[in-house]
Amino acid sequence: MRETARPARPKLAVMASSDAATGDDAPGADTYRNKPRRRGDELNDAIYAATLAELTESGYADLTMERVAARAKASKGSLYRRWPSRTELVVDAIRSRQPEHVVPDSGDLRADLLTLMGQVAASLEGPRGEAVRGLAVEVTRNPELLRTLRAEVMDSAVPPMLEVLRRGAVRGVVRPASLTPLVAQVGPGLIRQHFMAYGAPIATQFIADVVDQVVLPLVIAHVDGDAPIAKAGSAARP
Amino acid sequence: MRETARPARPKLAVMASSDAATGDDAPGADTYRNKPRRRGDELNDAIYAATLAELTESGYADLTMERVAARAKASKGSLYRRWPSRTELVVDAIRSRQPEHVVPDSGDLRADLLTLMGQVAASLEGPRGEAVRGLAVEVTRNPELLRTLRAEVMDSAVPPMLEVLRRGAVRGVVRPASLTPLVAQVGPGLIRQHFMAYGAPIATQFIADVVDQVVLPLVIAHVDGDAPIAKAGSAARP
DNA sequence: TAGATAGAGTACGACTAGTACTCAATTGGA
DNA sequence: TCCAATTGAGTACTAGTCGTACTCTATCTA
Repeated sequence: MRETARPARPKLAVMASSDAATGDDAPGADTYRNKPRRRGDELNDAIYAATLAELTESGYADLTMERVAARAKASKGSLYRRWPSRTELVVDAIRSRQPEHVVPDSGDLRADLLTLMGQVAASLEGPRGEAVRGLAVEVTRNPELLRTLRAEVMDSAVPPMLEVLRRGAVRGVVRPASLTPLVAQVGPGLIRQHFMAYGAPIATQFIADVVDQVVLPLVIAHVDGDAPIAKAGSAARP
Repeated sequence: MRETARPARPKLAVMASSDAATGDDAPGADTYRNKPRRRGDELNDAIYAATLAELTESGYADLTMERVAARAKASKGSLYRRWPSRTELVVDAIRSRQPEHVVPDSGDLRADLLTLMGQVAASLEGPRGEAVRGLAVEVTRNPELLRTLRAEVMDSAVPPMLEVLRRGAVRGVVRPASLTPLVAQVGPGLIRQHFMAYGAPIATQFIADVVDQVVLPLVIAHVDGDAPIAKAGSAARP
């Protein structure tokens, strides 16, 4: 985006007719501009709130800067002074309300996995999920966004997941070989797939199925040894 | 709709005043309209080809009906007579070039899984992947599309996957309990996640990791009930 | 061969993206 | 305390797309 800067041609006085409009409605004092104005964080928050509301109501595809501005009772200029485009605005709006993943530690692997997968599912419901859907399409135009999205959405569940698995490994119920980022992505990935394919909300039964049919069978320690498999060349068997 | 107005600079001269041009270059007969016209399938194919080319070149976000029409040397009217919107056009264009999943049957589970996951990865490269990305954003406005996308993209890999697993189960290397649609989605889901997060092409090493770290450990049969079996159904064969 | 169908080209109204400019209200520094 | 700089609100403008409609004509069909 934003390449041909096209340095302004010789512009002359363009605004001609605004005098008449402002002149006739208020003879003396308070026109529409006389209200106290929001600034800084207050205005920022109002814009974020409007953005998220638009996401929720209309979805990313129908979210326009004009409508966000109108809803926030701000001007387009104020939006463009802060964000170069819709994409960045939405990213920041989402980030401003980012739900933290809290690593559960109940001592019960299955319960912890259910909790964590539930958090992943919850994070996709509401405006955040809409944004994820919508921003996917922008990625082609904006490779930088791909990195952001990856960090914010895909990778954010990995450390908590690995921590849960690590604690399970310490207790001996998780096989250590499963402590890899890829394995940690399996559960969250299935949740996200399901969201993409079926939308929100994500049924708790589905979350339970993911845990019981996939994640647990994949990571659980087996009686005689570590990995359930001796694949090609790997397996330095202790 | 209103995915409008990209700051796109590739201006296509649509509204040229062609009267002058046609008026002076041809006094009597053949104007610009005199060329033979394509119809039916021939025109359809040209439009599909133009759509896929636009997808590949510019991505879904920058794909406009005007550009597709120009590229196909067709008129917007011809496009709108066939498809009510960009969404349907792209869906049909993708469908017209749908790669069939071929169920591999080498007798070697790991090899078959690698082949099948490779097919899933391949299907996301090129215009099809672009379309999947782009259509995700339309889903909110068009719930019908969600069902289509699910069938075309998500579910299409499940039957071949189940078939590969079923054959493995017959050979005794796959535990029968893993023959569920959810388990069958794990591998393809990870591939799609990776595509969404990293784009195309998808490294063969990643595909191998999915198979070796996730799919095989998940489905492989264990000695007694749940205990791991000694070997996978792969590497032992010459 | 005449009528029906459909493609090409064009025009148009409605809408949004961004930019730019005016004017007023805060803010912050001297 | 006062004034200059900053910034929000409102507006206008250009460029570009959407979707529809209308004309003209090539091709198909009865």
